Amino acid sequence: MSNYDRIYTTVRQIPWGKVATYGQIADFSGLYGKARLVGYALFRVQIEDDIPWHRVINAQGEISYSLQRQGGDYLQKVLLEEEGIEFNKSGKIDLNKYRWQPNFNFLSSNLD
DNA sequence: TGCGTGACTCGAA
DNA sequence: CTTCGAGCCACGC
Repeated sequence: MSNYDRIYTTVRQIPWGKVATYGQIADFSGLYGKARLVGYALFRVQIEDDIPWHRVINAQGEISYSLQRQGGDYLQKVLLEEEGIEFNKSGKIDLNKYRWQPNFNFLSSNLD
């Protein structure tokens, strides 16, 4: 199983209405300290891949904007708002309120 | 085979 | 608050 496969598997566990940071995904995928890989992996995700990529945001509680995303970053904000997630004046999400907390069963099976 | 290119994070100054 | 360095994968040409 490649690192990217592990990342995708973890991202698919994020429930509706919750978000996770790149660092969290890396940690839960057995890739501690490699948050950057998560960004690299999500860059390659396609709509038909059935991966809730929009639920992954950066550690500051913001969407990572980039010219390379061709508007996909804006779509991310729309999708999150459709799940009831709120953005404050600075465009930030309250991680204390929306951060995903994976359960023990998932972690132990995913980090085997 | 080598090189360029990407959705990151954290601590230190 | 801002900037900087280090960490260091996968893919296409």
